[in-house]
Amino acid sequence: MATPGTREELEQTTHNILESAKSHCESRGTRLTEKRRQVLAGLLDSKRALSAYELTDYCRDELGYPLQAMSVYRILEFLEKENLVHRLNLAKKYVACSNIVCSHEHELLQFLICKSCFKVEEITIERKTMTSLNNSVEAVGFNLASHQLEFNCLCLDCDD
Amino acid sequence: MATPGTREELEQTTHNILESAKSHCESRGTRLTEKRRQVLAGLLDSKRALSAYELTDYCRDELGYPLQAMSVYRILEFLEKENLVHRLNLAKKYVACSNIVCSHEHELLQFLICKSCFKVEEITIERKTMTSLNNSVEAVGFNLASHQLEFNCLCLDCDD
DNA sequence: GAACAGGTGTTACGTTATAACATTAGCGTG
DNA sequence: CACGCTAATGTTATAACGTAACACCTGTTC
Repeated sequence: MATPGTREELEQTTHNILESAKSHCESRGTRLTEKRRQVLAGLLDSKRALSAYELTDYCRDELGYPLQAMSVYRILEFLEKENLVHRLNLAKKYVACSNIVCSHEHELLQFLICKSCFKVEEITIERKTMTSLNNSVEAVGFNLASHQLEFNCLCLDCDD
Repeated sequence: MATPGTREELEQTTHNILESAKSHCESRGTRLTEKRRQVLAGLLDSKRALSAYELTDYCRDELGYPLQAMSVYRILEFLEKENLVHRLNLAKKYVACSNIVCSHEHELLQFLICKSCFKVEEITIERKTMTSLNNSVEAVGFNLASHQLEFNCLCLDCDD
């Protein structure tokens, strides 16, 4: 995966993603309003998971006007339904989908969350690992309710 | 695993576990005080994961006197250090260790949590599954911070 | 019994999340 | 355009989860 070098390229990327997100919503008959767009932009810019309240801070500080927590929660709920954002239950934070407006199977995502800096990587574990896991679970009479697995990790930067 | 049949046998089991827990603490130079014992008994009796606040309710209703949330949190912290209780981050609840005062490696536990009734099963996934998972994680520059994995599940009773 | 450590009580507060209701914006139809 | 509908947002209050700080008490040791 090529990582963009300059700040300009980075912003271009964020901008492009937001455009894609917009058309994605339009094609589904929903609207990526200005506020929804800004919350998504906040998550994209931060490049890590943010809590709903951190996003209200972002709006106050970066956009110059307040967006109350209630609104942020509603917007995050919308973005999650649109598959533009993932809610991370372990960290109680939210992250922009790394492969936004993607066609891959969202139900098979695994998240690595750095518990120190909240950087997030999405990985796909091997199918046979998943199968093996499923078997262990079903053997004791349970079924996985979500295939979105979350792992508390430390990234190399934070793992001293 | 033989499941006890009558209520009497069940209580006997709980009683025995509490006795084991007491000697376990004594051998470590810590004290399983009456309140700590009662919180542990609450978790054992409920046979499912409870939140700290549910445990304060339990004390008020079952024991006839209040134990404030702050105290419950402190007691749970103690019990967790003694390996008598596990904290489930996904569910934000606590569960008595199924294999109390056990010698197995606590750092390799996996928890299946029914998201409906909060019944909990502890499983051990195959070593090669864990290895494979570890490899996927390290491949993207992360390290698992905890080998206590938690899976959102539905148990057979709740999975309609 | 003085000193100390561990345990508990009490109050306050921080963080995460949702309920309930009011208001506004956008959009189609007569 | 006016009307009415639905979606979106504003506003307030409160629930649920969790911790900080300090006071007090209790058991042990010297």
